[in-house]
Amino acid sequence: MTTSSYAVLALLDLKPWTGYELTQQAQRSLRYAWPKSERLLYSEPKKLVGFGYATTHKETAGNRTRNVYEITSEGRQALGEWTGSRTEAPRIEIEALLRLLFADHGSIEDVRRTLDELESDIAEHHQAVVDLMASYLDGGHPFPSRTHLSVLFATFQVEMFKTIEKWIEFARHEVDDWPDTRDLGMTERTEELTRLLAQDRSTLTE
Amino acid sequence: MTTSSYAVLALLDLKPWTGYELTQQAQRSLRYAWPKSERLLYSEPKKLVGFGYATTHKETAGNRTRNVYEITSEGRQALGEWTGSRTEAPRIEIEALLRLLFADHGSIEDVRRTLDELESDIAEHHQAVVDLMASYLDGGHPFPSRTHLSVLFATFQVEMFKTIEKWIEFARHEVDDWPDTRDLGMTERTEELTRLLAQDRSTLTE
DNA sequence: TGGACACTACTGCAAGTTGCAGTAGTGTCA
DNA sequence: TGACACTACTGCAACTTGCAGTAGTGTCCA
Repeated sequence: MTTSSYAVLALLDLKPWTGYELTQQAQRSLRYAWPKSERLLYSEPKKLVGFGYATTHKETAGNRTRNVYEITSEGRQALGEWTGSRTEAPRIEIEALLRLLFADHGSIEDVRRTLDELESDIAEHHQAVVDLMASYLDGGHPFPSRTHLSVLFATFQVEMFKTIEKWIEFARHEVDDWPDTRDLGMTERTEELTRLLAQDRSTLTE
Repeated sequence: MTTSSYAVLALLDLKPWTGYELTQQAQRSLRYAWPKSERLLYSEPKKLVGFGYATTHKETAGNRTRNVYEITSEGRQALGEWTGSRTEAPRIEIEALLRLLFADHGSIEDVRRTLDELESDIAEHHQAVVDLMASYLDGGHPFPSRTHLSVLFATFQVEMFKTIEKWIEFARHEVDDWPDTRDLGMTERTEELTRLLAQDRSTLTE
């Protein structure tokens, strides 16, 4: 049982789903906490059936069949055991930052493009969360009794996105003062920033 | 050529490294932008040699040999082409948030423990960056002409860590007002938060 | 002085994960 | 009635991780 298996099991704990529904639901709701590919999300419920944590049956509609998965009592028990294990450390992959870190074999323009691309990726995610919250106000939550959890989670996402957006603005201003991407080194400004960071002070709030 | 290959190639562009040095250096410096396993980092330079982007030779010290890798001019050219491709979208994996989202099959105590574990993981990373900045002030950067890039990258990390730490404090206070993890739903407080989020307003700054 | 232990320096392998291509039925709009 | 988007998957190659295993080196303590 991997963390991804438990994630799917937790979804099955809410209600029975078809394979397709699971992939769509998991990608929508877990995208910012536990992003997984459609392919994997089709495989996980099958694994759960193998463990005895879910049952499956086929439903037919016309000439098409689909697999419906349902959690078992063993599955509910397994979910309880998940809670006991140590949480994995966060893992953050941002290719834009990797490119920034090695920006000295490209141009200032490349850096600006990378920042623009990061900004548009973040804006898309940010907007999606805001829209989701509007939909909760409007039509309610698909599982109303769980609204408080979704909303607390959403506060995390919005704070993160806002921070990243603020940082992008900050980075643009810094880069504006660079004559080039390379060989700048420890300028006065960089020393100032380094000093702030070494004192664990924020660099954005001036 | 994967992004990980380019990451290693970018390191080789700085100077020749042994396999072991590459694994250590990549894990230290890329940990928060492009976290990769030691195992992979041992394999990547071999792949680069296969592409003609690096050369390798063995050095011996006593009874022990180690592989030294050096970038080729084809490798430098390949690095330039990397810049042209679209940046991948950020990917954020935080198991603690997944657990929070499904906190309703556990206790309030479980939620608090999850928040504590997230906090201590973040604190560790946060401290590492602050220490690194202190070391730049103290002994300088291993590649002095690249200090400005490392420091700009560090500003990102510190802002992120501060935001997460603030959110953890916020989440603790919210959870303190919960009588239980489940069936809370759209309380007055949750509606207030949802409204703020739907208007894209921050929830932390009250 | 010799044994434990941490660090250097890797490799092999199984298992987890992704992206893409492929297959096929259904609904809608022009 | 044909195109096109959506539903509903599966197979497979390639990427990635974690763990176990191998082996030399340096240091400290008893």
